[in-house]
Amino acid sequence: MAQNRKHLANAPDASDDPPFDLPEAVREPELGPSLSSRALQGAAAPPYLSALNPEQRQAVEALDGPVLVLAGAGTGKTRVLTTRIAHILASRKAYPSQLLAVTFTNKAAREMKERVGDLVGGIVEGMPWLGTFHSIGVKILRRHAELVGLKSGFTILDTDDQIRLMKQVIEAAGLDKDRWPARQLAGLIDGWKNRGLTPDKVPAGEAFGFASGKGAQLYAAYQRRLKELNACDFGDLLLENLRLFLEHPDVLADYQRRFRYMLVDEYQDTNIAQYLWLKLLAQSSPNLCCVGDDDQSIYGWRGAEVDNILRFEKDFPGARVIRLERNYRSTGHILAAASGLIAENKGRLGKTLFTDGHMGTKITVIAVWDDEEEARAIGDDIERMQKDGQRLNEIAILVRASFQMRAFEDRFITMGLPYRVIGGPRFYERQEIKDAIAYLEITANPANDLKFERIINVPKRGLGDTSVKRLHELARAREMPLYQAAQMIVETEELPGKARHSLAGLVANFERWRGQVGHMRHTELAELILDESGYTAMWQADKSPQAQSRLENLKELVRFMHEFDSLEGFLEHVSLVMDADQAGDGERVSLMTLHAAKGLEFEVVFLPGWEEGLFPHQRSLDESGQAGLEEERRLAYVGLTRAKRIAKVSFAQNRRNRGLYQSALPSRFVDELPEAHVEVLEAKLPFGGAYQNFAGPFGRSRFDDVAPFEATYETPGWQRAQERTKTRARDEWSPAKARKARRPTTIEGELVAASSGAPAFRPGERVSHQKFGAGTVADVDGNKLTIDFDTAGRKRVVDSFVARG
DNA sequence: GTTCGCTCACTTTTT
DNA sequence: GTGAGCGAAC
Repeated sequence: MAQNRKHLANAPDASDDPPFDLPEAVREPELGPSLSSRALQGAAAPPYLSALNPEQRQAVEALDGPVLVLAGAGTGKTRVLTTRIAHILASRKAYPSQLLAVTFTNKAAREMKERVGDLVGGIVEGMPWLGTFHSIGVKILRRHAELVGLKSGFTILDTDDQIRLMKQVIEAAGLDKDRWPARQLAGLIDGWKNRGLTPDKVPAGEAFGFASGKGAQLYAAYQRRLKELNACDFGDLLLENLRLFLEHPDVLADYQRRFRYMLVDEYQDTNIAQYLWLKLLAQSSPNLCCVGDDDQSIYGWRGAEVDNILRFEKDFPGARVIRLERNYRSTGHILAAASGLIAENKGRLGKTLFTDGHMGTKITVIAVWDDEEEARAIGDDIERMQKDGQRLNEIAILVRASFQMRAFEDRFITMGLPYRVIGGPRFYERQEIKDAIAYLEITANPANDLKFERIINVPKRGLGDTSVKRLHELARAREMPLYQAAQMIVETEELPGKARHSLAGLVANFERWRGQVGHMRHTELAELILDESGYTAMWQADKSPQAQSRLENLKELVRFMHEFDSLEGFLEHVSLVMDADQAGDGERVSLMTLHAAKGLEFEVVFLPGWEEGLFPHQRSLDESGQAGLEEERRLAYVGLTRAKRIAKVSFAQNRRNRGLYQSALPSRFVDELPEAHVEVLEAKLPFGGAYQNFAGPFGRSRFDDVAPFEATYETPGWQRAQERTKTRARDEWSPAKARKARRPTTIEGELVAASSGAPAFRPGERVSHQKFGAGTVADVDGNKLTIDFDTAGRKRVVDSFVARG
């Protein structure tokens, strides 16, 4: 390795991007084998290669021509990608700047950068074309912006801005904005852009769905507005690239020559626009290597086209397909269960994972009464494992939909079990962060109308719709940005005195702040702006429970800005990278959606909520039929294959969904698991107080009259799940009887809880909780308290964890 | 212009 | 059951 590093360090200056339009002959890296590489050739394979298994090695060494690496879950996909990059560089096939490596997320790009860096040393700094589709798209677009009707400094709209702009477009077209919501139009346009469709290419039939056929016109109008604002939305970053390439073959040819080797991560997630983009670039010298797994394609609903990966061999004639099937992550039973399940899917390229490791324990399936009991059972399970030395960081609960998380959070809070939610609302998506960024953005770039509109009346400064409308009229008439219009309008009598005064104040503030750019540290300036604008004060005055954490977030934002050396640098980063690392310290159980879990792995994985309608989700079936079902099944596959050692599936017979308590059938996926690898568990008796709903202080519950389950639950999965419960009961099993039998336990549980000596609390009392600290009791419901915590916000907790004072 | 209260919807989510 | 968003009343 050390040898290798040295060798690479001697390569031509990595950061030296060959001038773009240099003739081919000059740019050609005339790198005869260096002394060290010749020495290496005489030796055995470089160490980075010998660490690979034969298939991985094949995937790394097949450098020329199109290659599809079908990398099953846990087969070392990232290792192959990074080693391949290292190999290309080490064998001097290309300069770092001639490698194109695309990922979907910034996180993946970052990881790849790091891992390549580990392999080859700092040379990766010279890989300017390693990034997300979008970041690379921006880079290209900024170089040739004029060719597609933009200026190089164009701004990138986030979703909020996009919706705001679309609202304006809809209203400008004289349409009722309530009847035709901007959100829906945004969805349509996004979909078209994902498919590489410009307004003129939108199929007539589809455009008809919106505003009685005006869909495509609105799309066109929206695009015009974007150009006027010198702005792009995310979809444009690729779409405009396509246009650039198609309308300017010379530009395309330059990039084709430049990118000698191309690598694509998660190819199964590419949409049509991305596919077209790759296809154009790969046209002349298709050293294109795509890595992916058709079985893990779970983003069809946002435009990903599984077909891209299924068709690879046809799209790129002569393509080699290399399968990575040796799994290094999971035990035999887990792999077999996952493989058995996914085998139900029709449209697959097909691969079978195997492991040299142990069979391990079978995956388990358990039926629980309802979502509350599910959370309770899993919570208890985790506590037990924790006692046996299982680290919480290695435990995850993967749910289909985020509303399922609440039951777990409630339960874990009550238990005092530390957890973290992954993939919740992102840092940059929070209101306070977006507002703050809007202030910073306008300071740097006053022409950003949408950002200006965002904060013109935040905090409230008496500039309502009417004033904003005036501003718009003026800006339109003079064809100038809103900000400039504001500067102008305050010199006139157009606005009522109060509004005029406060707008003048705002403009004066921005002018002063802008004067400070470059004279003051950008972090200090940010603090100054947040302060002087009254934005911080607004949240300080807010007495809602989240206000405190919003202020924390603002501080965090400023802290984060330290990593950049200028305001502009920070803003450029922010516009693309809607992604900040969640500070995740300490031992915690992870709670996330199945989608968020892709690419992660845990020792222990809980898979709750395997019920028809929830998983597979009804909506997915309704909207996409068989394809939807298969995607849901892939989601199940992704979930199972996250587990290294233990996977536990559960389903509830009743679930509180939208305020409604409804009975549910076990998911068909439960029955599709191969029996040989599954152990059906009984729900433990006594039910740990699970039936509070039935035997609270009010005796019989409304659920007592629900029809007997036997009538409804006849699937093999259900029967299997019930089998042992039946034997246990030594009597003919019936839900009613079972419930009756359990009732005393429950009552006991209630009694124990009620008589545990916990003092009754009253609303308004000051209390403290071991986990959340001090707070004020807002409401008392039996032994459950609702408390407004000073820092943690409003939570429901059990009184036994609460002390006075 | 702001605030309150009603209605509606509610899978998954990156850039 | 809950939160967001919008319209009507202050």
